[in-house]
Amino acid sequence: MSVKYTKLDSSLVKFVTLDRLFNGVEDKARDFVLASSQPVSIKKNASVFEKGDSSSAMYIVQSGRVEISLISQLGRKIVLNQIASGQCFGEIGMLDTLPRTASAVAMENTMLLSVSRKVFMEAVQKSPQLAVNLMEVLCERLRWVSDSVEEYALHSLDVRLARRLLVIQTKFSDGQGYVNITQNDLADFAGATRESVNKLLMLWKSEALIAVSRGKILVLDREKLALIAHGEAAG
Amino acid sequence: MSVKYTKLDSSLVKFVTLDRLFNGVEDKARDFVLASSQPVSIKKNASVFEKGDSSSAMYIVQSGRVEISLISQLGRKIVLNQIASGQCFGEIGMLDTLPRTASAVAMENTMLLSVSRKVFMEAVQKSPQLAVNLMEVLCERLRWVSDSVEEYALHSLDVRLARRLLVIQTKFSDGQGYVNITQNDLADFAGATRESVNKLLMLWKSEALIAVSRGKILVLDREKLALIAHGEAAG
DNA sequence: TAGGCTCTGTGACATGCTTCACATGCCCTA
DNA sequence: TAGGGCATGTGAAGCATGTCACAGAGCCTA
Repeated sequence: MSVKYTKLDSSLVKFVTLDRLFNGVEDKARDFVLASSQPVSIKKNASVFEKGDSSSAMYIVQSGRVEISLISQLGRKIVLNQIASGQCFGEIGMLDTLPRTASAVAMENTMLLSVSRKVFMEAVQKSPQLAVNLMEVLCERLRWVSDSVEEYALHSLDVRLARRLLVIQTKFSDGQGYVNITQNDLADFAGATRESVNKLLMLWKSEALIAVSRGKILVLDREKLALIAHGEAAG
Repeated sequence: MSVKYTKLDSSLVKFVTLDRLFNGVEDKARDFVLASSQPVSIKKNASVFEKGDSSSAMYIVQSGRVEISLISQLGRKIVLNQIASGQCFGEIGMLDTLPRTASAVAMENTMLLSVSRKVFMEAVQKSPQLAVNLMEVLCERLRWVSDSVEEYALHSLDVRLARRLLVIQTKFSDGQGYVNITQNDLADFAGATRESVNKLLMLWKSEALIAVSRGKILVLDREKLALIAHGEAAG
């Protein structure tokens, strides 16, 4: 509910990376969606939508980064996912029009393309392949979330943290392999407190698996970290 | 891989409850799917598929009950979902043909209808609405699994257990409201040990929220249980 | 360059759940 | 109808994390 939408020059639409969604889809359906959708600008730390909001659109990230998270009554937050440029989010609400299952916040100044339910459904009638493609996105999402359940229910913090470090390095590291993230945000992502995360990071630093500096982490030994991530860590 | 399929008289197909999947779908597409899919019989405690198996079909439950679960290296099991008659499962593997994300085991003697990827995709070309309907199923699944993440990451055992009791009573109770489930299975469903679950059940029994007997649980006070389930429990 | 912020490092203590160990009770079937 | 095997009930002890309380360190900007 705290969104400030800003209309932008629609020429920006051309930058959108939609390969996956429009793979094998007839041009007329693709053009219809692009022509009927609206560019949206979100400032860093601004909310796109919040859990419980009513929903009728999905978003495609043109540039920037969006965090999908849940917050408990007591203010504890866990980050479900981080959406990189070229990916979409909010499909669930668009498809079933039920309240949002999670909140979305821009982690940087971000450009989105908003695709409404109405537009999407019309496009599906023009090209069923579009529905098949979105189903594949939903499947990927389901696999990711199922993995999260497994991690939270069956694995301890060292496994979760190792996995998160590997994921965010793959997805968001800069040229030198550094990941820009505070230990606080990393803790939210791994579903733990900053203190617990810090103690594990110090342990791994002492074993030369990672390097740590203010707001940054560098993975030095992906292999050993992957062993921990698979739950096969020795002492 | 431990499946024993048994071909059955295809007249059984008529009993399948497929309202949701075929809602608004042209008859020709519906008939095509039903005529091209195979009835399958699974004995109690037999596996339909296991996590990691290759996959190319989804299943619709005609009668019986199927448990979807994850098992850790150390043998700890958590139950993700229980599929009742009329519902489907295994759609993810059918759609993306990647390895199964979880295992499926029949909890009773169960009749399934197996719908292959090939058949489904052909039917979608005949009727795009079929894809839209399956997307709604996927959305429901995603909402369920997202809720699970929230529960495991943010809520303690009393909340999870209360929610599970309410769900299984709604979905599977007999005429008198009793749910047939052992405390062991309930523990797997709530993601905890039998001992922890037993201690909570004894507490709630002493407060007259539930009644307990061997292999059965009866919910006496849904309202108070719902309060606990919402995390608003007082001492 | 001083002051105030956020981020980091770390110990003491609390706690929720698991693990282990064992007793009891119900059901089935030999 | 006796005996074996599940299912249930319960306490003691252990352990992973959370909670709390601070101290120091980098960064920004007045």
